[in-house]
Parts: sequence; C-alpha cells; structure tokens
Amino acid sequence: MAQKKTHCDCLNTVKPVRDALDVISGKWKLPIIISVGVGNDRFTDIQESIPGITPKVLAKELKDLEQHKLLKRIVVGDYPVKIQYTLEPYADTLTPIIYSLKDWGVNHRKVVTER
Amino acid sequence: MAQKKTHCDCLNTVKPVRDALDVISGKWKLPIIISVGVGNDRFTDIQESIPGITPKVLAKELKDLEQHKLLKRIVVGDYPVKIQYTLEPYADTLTPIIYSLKDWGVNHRKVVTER
DNA sequence: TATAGCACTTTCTCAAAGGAAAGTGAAATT
DNA sequence: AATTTCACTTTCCTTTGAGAAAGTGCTATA
Repeated sequence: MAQKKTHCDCLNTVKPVRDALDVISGKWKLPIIISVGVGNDRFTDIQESIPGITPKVLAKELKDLEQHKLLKRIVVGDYPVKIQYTLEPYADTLTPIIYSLKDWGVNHRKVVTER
Repeated sequence: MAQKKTHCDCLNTVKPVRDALDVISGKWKLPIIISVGVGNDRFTDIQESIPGITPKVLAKELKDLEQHKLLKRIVVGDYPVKIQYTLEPYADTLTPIIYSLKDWGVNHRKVVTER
C-alpha cells in the first residue's frame, strides 16, 4: 500500500473544514450567537451582555454573521428607526457541532491535565 | 419565561468549545495531523508535504500538538539520532468532529453562494 | 576535507487583529 | 435648550502571528 502519499483528497477535507471553522472560531462569534439566541436583539443589549466586547468589534462580527446567514438584521419602524437582530433558523444547524465540540473540549481538559 | 437572561451556563459551553477549537483551528494544525496520519513521520517529510509551511511554524505546531497529546515525538536510535512523529490513538477522537465540520462546511458553501 | 542532511532555532520584518477612546447624526427625553 | 439613547464609525495605538532567511550542532557521506 502506498505510504507517504501526497494525501490529495485530504485537501478536499481541509478546505470545507476551514470554512466551517472560520464561521465559529474567533473570540466573539459564539458569545454573540448565544447572546442573540437567548433573546438579546438590540445592538447595545448584545454589547452589554458580552463583557469586554467593543462596538467596533461587535459591528464587524455582526456583519460577518449576517453574511454567513446565521443572523438577520432587521430595520423596525420608520422614525425612530430601531434595529433588531435575530438568529436565522439556519443557525440551529450549528448546534450539534457546537455540542460535540463542547463534549470533546470537556473531555480534552481531563486528558491534558491528568498526569 | 425569562427573556434576556445573562445566559450564565452558556459560558460553560463557550469555554470547552474554545478549548476544542484552539486545538484544531489555525492554518496548519489539520494539515499536519493529516500529514502525520498518512505516514509522514520525519520533520523534513512533514515539512515538504505541506506547501508553504516554514520550519519555525512547523516546530511550534508540532510542540503544540504534542502537548495536546495528539501526537508523539519519539527519539529513535543512539547515534545518528532520528526523530519520529506519530499520531496518538487519541487523535482519532477528533475524526467525527472533523467530518461533521467538513459536512457543514460543504453545505455552508452552498448556502452562502446561492442567490 | 568538504559537502550534505537532519531537526530544528534565531533574528528581523511586516501585516493584520484587536482594544481604547472619541465622534457622529438623528431622534427622544428632561 | 441641553442631555441621553441608539447604532454604530473613525482614529490611533499596541499586540500577535507569521513569513523569510540565515544559522546551529551534530553526523554521514563522497
């Protein structure tokens, strides 16, 4: 059997995996998804629910998540215009992945810290 | 029902998820795991199998992956000393996660690019 | 004796990410 | 008339990460 192949088709794995990781990794992505999912739908509410996040970063991340179709930015009313953020149903497709990452992470902490 | 809770226990999710992501995200982690998994066990072989990686980065990533118990660095022989890298069986526990990330990523590309 | 190979390390540099702080424009409130 | 709120944007600055290139200490080989 061929040892040391150039693992061509593995690149077909690495690319989509990286796509997926780009969406959920990063310091703020998950906290934002959770915050919106839990009911915070206004910019300032989301900001205040996540200690340490700056408006600049929040604005950028919200745009990102919107582009990835994970949440919607809705303009409500005429004057005063209000903005409302809500999770798209599509965001739920992340749930099983997040929970398997969580389970792995919980176990991993044990693995790494055991002597 | 309580809206806008401070989602306390969600932090218990975010932390281990971040732990897990730290292990597999990054530009080189997965390519290295795959390269070693496929049979490249020498530093230079691994380096040559991954286009663009520099020895500095490879050395750092290998140390990382070793600390996370995903691979082993074995010193072989007396003189000439050879170093051999192999995946730990523990690395297999990542497989289902990687494949679910891949599946999600493949689908996500469709979701984002459809008009 | 000189060169090549192995497994890295060191130094320098640069770009991108991220935080702090202030500003903005419109409307609502006091 | 002045302040506050909302949803951001802008500017400045620092930190971090990564690449390029060269070096290192050892051995093996020609």
